[in-house]
Amino acid sequence: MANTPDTQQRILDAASQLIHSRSYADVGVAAICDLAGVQKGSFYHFFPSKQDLTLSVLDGFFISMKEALIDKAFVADIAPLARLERFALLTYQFQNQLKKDTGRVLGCPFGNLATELATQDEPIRKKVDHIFAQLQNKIGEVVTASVQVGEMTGINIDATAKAMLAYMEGVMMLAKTQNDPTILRNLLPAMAQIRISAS
Amino acid sequence: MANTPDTQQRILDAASQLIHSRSYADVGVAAICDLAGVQKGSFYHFFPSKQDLTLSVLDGFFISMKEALIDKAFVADIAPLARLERFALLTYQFQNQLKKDTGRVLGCPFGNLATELATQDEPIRKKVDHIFAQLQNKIGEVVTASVQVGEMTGINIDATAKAMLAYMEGVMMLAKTQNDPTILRNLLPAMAQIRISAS
DNA sequence: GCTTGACTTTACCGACCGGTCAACTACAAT
DNA sequence: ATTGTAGTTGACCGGTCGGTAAAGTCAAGC
Repeated sequence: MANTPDTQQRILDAASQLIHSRSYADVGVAAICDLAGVQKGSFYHFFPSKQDLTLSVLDGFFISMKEALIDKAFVADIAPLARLERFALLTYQFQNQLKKDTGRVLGCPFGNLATELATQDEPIRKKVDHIFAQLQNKIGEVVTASVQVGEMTGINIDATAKAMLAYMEGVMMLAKTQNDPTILRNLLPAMAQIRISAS
Repeated sequence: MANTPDTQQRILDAASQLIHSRSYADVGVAAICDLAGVQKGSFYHFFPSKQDLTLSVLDGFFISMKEALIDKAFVADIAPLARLERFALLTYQFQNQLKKDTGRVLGCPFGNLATELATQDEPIRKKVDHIFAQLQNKIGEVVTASVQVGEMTGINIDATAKAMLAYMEGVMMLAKTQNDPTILRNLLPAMAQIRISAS
């Protein structure tokens, strides 16, 4: 295989792409190996199982998302609510690019895997749950800042952050179902307007 | 098989239960036949394919949802916004009962199938898309009524209804991921507060 | 130059997948 | 009594699934 520049990473990249654009169950180990240009034996040299690979894939997705969306949107030099709107815009642009590349709105990789496997694969469910908690926490920091500058008042910060995350996931799901990225452009910015009042 | 009280319906019931609690890919025809107490040949006497069965299952889910939630919540003798809150409460109670029965928050059967199959199975994607459109329409009628009685002003009715639907689906997804129905109780009522302002 | 061990290749495993088929049963119409 | 037909049965199909294992390659360390 020529020089084999990091076989493990090629497997991870191939799996990320295939699982995001199809589903966990529909993507077999053989298909991942084909795309990565690797034999099945090599696959199992690096990953003990398809499930374990998927856990690593989820880690990679989170790192990518943090770099491409969170770190670029949640910056201190704009107002908190504007950060959420910027996050919405970047998310739209990201999914729009995916649609141009693959012909499909692929939706959120975390939501996709959670929906498919939450009732069947406990390790994957836990991993996605943990990622959602981190996402909610990042949003919560922005909401907290928003309360501090007086943009929001009388809200339950944790519940509001969770509701914003839920709204984002729901909009992604509708956009995927309709295969229409403009839904993201039109609806996602409203996540900055969601509020759950303090109990 | 004794008197075989409507084999076709038993297949539909078994498939509905299994697909909702697991996933499309994870539930095989053999498992459906086992639960229904039917041989595989009988299955294919009534349904040309697993895909076709699933389309019928989706129809059944929509009828059930309409009877159990929509028709019970969207009644004219309470204020429009209160109808949405009632819808949220009934949805919580429904999922809470499912959790008691199965040990799991199963989420929305439409959202589950859309997320799993939207990029892979066009007939199923279209069917779910159509069901979402009907759901959005039902919500839109309530939003329209809400505007007419002056509860909401200056909003984009279609976009608001779609945002409410998205929020509901997102909250269901989070509740499924955390396997915690109280998320539905705490967050779902806020769907009545979502607004997308007129452009 | 030999050993070691990470990495790769290839053939293979049993289980299960969705789907097919020919034979059979039960019953209604003739 | 015979035929037509809806429904049912259970064996069977080729293909694919995730995963295993034995053999081989190759470069670094001694």
